[in-house]
Amino acid sequence: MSNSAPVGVPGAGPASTVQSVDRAITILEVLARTGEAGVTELAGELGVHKSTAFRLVAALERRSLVEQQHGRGKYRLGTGILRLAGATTARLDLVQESRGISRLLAQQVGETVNIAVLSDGAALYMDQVAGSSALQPHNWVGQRIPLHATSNGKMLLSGMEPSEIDGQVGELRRFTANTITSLPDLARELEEVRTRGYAIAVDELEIGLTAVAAPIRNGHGETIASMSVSGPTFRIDARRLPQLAQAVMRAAEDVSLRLGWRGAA
Amino acid sequence: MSNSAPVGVPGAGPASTVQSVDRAITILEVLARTGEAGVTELAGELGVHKSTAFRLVAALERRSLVEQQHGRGKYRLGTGILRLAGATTARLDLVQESRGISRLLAQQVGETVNIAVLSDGAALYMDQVAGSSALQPHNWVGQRIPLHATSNGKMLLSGMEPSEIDGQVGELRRFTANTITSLPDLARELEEVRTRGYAIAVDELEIGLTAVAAPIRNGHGETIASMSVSGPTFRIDARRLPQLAQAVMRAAEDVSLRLGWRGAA
DNA sequence: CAGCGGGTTGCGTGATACGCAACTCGGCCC
DNA sequence: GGGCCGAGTTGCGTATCACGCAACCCGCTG
Repeated sequence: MSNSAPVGVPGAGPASTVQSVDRAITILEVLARTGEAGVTELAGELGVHKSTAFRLVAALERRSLVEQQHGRGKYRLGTGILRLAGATTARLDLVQESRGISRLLAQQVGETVNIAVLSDGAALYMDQVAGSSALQPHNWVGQRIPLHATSNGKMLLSGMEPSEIDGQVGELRRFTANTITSLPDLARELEEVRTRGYAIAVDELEIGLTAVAAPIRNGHGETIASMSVSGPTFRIDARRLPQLAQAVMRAAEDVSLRLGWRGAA
Repeated sequence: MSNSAPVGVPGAGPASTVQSVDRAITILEVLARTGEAGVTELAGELGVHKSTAFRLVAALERRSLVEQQHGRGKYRLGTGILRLAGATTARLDLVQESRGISRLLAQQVGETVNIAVLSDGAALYMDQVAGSSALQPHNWVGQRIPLHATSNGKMLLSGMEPSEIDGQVGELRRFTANTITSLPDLARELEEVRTRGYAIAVDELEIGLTAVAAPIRNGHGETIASMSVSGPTFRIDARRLPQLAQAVMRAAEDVSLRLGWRGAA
């Protein structure tokens, strides 16, 4: 609705692709964004004829990547997506290796633990372990969260070249009074993250939400993911923060070691 | 490797699709199955030229549905899949409505709770809530499990026409001495499930694993999903089973009510 | 250093996916 | 109740686009 650009991938050039595949993927992403859509609506979104959109959707439906409501009607994402996603995480070393450690950490500190990676200008949750059974965070694996307003996001950004950062974050949207909204401020913050070894976000995405994140590195020493502990600000105060940071850093390092990281260079 | 059929979807006819989209999806499924594969390998799998496979993979990569290992090399499923999956579950009424109820049930009985739907001849886990923090089930959302050897699977099968069942289950693979491997036996078992209102599987998929499942229905009274409680057989004995069954049935009915089900016809 | 195996790219052609238009079907308004 | 409208679906002919070919690049191995 608010979106206007109808086709193509944002950053990349208009270079060669397989047109119909690209369109099919666009359909999937539109459905991910809107929840459900009809053939005509989809055709409008990608600027093709109804029949073309229909055939694409039909191809996707045949493999159950999308489903139509009840015989006739609108389409939504289907179970095939979940099958693929299951295979994705099952195969991903990162999730495999981190799961047990995350669970221990969550139990130890009693807060929610998340693992996130960079994905097209956002932090993408790969795994989540709930802490105290009390209130459950509404976020879930697969959700994308802004880079500049979260501890995970800042952690991931801190591993990149300053020149790249600009392109990744886009507009620095304000969520709360504490959100960092200027590029120089962000650069300064990231510098601090680098020297300190962990990232913090207090009331920056949401009032009352605090998080601490530490880097997960692969065998080459690159920061490939971020592990965070998050919870209500009233429970994670200034006194407790440093000790949480230590715990997350230790846990993240454990994961890094399992991924082939040999320790600080 | 063991697979031979190179193209197409098993059940459906060879009718019209968008060829390149279909091939692209096949690539995703091959990657889901094998974990990773190179261009040449993929080309072999779907019987096309290297360059064709490459272009398809490139199209998928541009949208991060697949990623290549490190610049050069093999391909695996990418984060884009997870993004889509996140949107899928976030939008699915079923998961939305069931989550809280599952959690309560898990807490109440201290065992793991699963929600599964039918997806191309297998039960597909849509959601999972761990019970006692002790041993964690290794399965995960997105995993596919056989229909004839699980409580969820039998529950889902029991909602179908007998004529359809044959096509869904395929070969009745044996997992343990208790696995049902003949079609007549299965039919008998399903009949029992229907009259009893819940399904059981004791040591049928794995020795030491017991589960009980109840139906989740939509507004039209169709069984669209199954909710199960599962745990080690030594903890779920013959005495405890009936009371667990009652608990699952009540929980599943709660979910059904939220989905518009008006109670038994 | 040469050979090999795998990924990548330019090119011409024919299969194929596209747009068009007609059809079906359900819902709504009159 | 009938006719209109809008949305999904299908057959057809054609221009496009995706395919196969072959050459190329590159890292690895012997």
